[in-house]
Amino acid sequence: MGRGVEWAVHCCLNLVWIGPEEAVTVTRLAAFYDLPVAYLNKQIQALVRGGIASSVPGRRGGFRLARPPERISLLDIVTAIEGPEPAFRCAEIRQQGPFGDERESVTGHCLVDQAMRRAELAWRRELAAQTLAGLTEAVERDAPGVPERARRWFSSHT
Amino acid sequence: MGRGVEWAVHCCLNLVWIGPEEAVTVTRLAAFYDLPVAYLNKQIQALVRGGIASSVPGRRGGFRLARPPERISLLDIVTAIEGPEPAFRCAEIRQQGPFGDERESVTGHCLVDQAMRRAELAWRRELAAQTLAGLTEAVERDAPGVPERARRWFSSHT
DNA sequence: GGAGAACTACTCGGATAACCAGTGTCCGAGTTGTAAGGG
DNA sequence: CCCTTACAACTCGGACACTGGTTATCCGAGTAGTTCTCC
Repeated sequence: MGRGVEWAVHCCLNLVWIGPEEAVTVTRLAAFYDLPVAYLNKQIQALVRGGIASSVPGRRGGFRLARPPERISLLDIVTAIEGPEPAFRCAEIRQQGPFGDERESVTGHCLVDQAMRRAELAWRRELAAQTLAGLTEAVERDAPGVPERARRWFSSHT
Repeated sequence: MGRGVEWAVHCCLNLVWIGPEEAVTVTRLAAFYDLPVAYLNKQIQALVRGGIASSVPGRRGGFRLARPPERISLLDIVTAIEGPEPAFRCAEIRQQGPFGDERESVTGHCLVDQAMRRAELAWRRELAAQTLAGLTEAVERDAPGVPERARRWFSSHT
């Protein structure tokens, strides 16, 4: 899995703390985590394409969350960054080879693929259960001062 | 995810049907699915390293299952092929940057990483629940004639 | 002094290279079946 | 006829190229703030 997922999630957390009124530039987000600016921009553009964030062009532009954090799940972020296609893609090798015709009826779906899809569905379900609001809550419970300090850092380094 | 996983699972299914008495060469397995021989050999070598299959060198050598199919899960195969490290690897970017020191206490684990691990654990649990014996049973229920015909194909094309 | 227009600085956005893991291929080490040769 | 021994064929096993995707970078399009000029 690409590391852009980690970047996107952490950036989304900060976007939640800052609030949807103010747009945050990629430059500041990258400086906050010491990440390559242009590449982080590319990842957040993927979030925009996925409908998670919205971009504001122009002089005092930047990014903000397009939806309230209660309606943004980790699955949404992962899907926006990594793409919608599943990790395991069945190539239907059971139909290849000299024996392919007589094998498990071509009409039915590949059972191996079904098992893999079942597992990946469980993974996706678990990710969908975790929402951004829940995650920020957990962080506030675990380290109470962090959100306020992060907010101040972003507002100070204008 | 690499496609070697699909190859390995299907080959393991055939190894179950053939039985542990006879060793099957990579050449025949590759011919059965029309796959590149040497590369499939590499993948099955990974299975051997994982303790799932055992190799028999020499003239009438080949591969066989090292354990009964009841004790081989899909997770074992995936882990042997793809490696034990999780798909999402936390780079601890929360500790990077100028604000890193004051952030979520470094002592505690990253909550984002915890959420990702939780999801991946669910995926792994689902894969561990599916065993090779169960899968072969399902295939026999879905397409009863296949195992016997496959066995005959492998014994005929010596 | 106020309004308007041109300018500039800063932003996103997509097009463009560099690097690395997965993919594919090749040849050597090793073992076993086989057959020839001698007793 | 049987045992020993050398041979040869076939197997796995790891070392060597290639390729697509992730990673990283750069420059152009566009917008808002700012300032200068004219009325």
